[in-house]
Amino acid sequence: MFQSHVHSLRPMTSAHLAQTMTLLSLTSSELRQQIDAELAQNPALELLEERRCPTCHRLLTSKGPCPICSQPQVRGLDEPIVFISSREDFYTGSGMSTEDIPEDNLSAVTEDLPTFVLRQIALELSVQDRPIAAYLLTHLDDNGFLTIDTLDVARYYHIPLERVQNIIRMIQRSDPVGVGSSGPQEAMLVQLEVLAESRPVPPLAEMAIKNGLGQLSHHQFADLARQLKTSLSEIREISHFITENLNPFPAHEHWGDNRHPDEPLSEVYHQPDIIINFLNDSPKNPLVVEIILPLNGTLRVNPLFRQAIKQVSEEKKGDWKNDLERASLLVKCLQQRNHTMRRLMQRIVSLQQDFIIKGETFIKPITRAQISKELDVHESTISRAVSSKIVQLPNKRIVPLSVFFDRSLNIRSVLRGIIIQESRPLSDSELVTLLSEEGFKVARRTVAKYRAMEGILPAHLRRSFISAST
DNA sequence: CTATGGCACGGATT
DNA sequence: AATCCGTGCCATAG
Repeated sequence: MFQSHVHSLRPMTSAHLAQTMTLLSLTSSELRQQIDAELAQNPALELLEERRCPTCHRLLTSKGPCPICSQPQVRGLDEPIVFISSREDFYTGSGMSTEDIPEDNLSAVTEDLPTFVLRQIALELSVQDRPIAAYLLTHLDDNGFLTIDTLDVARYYHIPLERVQNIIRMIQRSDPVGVGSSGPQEAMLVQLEVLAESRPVPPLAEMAIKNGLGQLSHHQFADLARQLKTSLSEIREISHFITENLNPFPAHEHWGDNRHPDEPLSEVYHQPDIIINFLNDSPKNPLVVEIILPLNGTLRVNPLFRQAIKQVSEEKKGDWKNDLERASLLVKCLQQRNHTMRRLMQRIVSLQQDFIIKGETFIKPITRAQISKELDVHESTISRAVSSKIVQLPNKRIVPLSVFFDRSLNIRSVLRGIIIQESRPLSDSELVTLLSEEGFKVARRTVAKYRAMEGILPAHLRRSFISAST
């Protein structure tokens, strides 16, 4: 076993406890937002952009999972491997690289572009504006551009044009930055604007895009330089900057053509927080549990800040100390969260291995309370950790983490099996006896409920299936 | 009369 | 304390 040394208690303030709790209940993407926000406003916090493999602690150079751990030597055979990982392909932030789409992200992209965008902005939008945003988002083409006229939308909803434009503006500034624009030019202008908030951009870039997009794409630099009254080298720089940082087709970043065609439309879940898989997808290998952590690097308290605080003037010292406190608190809590999540998954996966590998029929009825006793934490801790988390199973199904605690899933699964097999439509009470023969004692009324859950019609409306066996 | 769905209650779970 | 789940009773449809 590994990492059990952390179990020894470290001092816990009440603030510590409280924040650990809230962090625990956050999903990966929410966590990222939280961290980003703190990172932006707290100078004491520092993100080392390096990527280390969380298991073997080796410095990673390329994207994707650790090359060493991905091809691991045999390690704890029955015990699943649980580790924390950062998935850049999930959380590319506002990065706009046009190339390197990781090859294994087909399982990651389970949300379509409109949903993905809407989720980001839904909270900022007023309730009345949400349907409008949704409407707009359903009219995106493959490039991520709007295919309808904003004026039409305004007329359709009987609202001022300005309001529609505001919504569009919000859409444009969310994740695939520039999505919802009318074309490449507008998209790039938005991207430029967003980029300018975090780093310096060439002063003439805006002009170049506005007036000389044609020349730029045809590499007629001299022509453009004359038009903008600037030097050729300046234009070269701008051109380089643009190709490097802007993407004329926002939707191509990760959504392009490789959608998931087979995924049933029944339930739309979001990007998983946890991925369970066999090594190399081969069922002979041990299970790997990957807990997604949306950071490309290590989060820590900036040591320089720690140094500098000693020399800062008295009146500012309070603020600085406060920042320092917050920063180290966050880091600690994050560690705590990771630790808890890892132990939780470790336990769940070893308890429910049959379910994960062989299917729903083999799920064991376990409760959160039971796990909390085994891990020696409070029930609510497990509750928070489980709720609103989403897991991807080896069979590529995306389900809530709470299915591991579904008491009736196995019975429902058996029930489904019976109904599919037997040729004559069976009444609920007949099903009760059949189920009891299988070892499940449930009331007739309950069977009806399970049927409903599985979307199976009542007996008299059911046409018997053609079955092979009598 | 049989088969089902609705409502609501009590115990378990969160 | 709030919520979920299995179940019993009753009304209704066939």
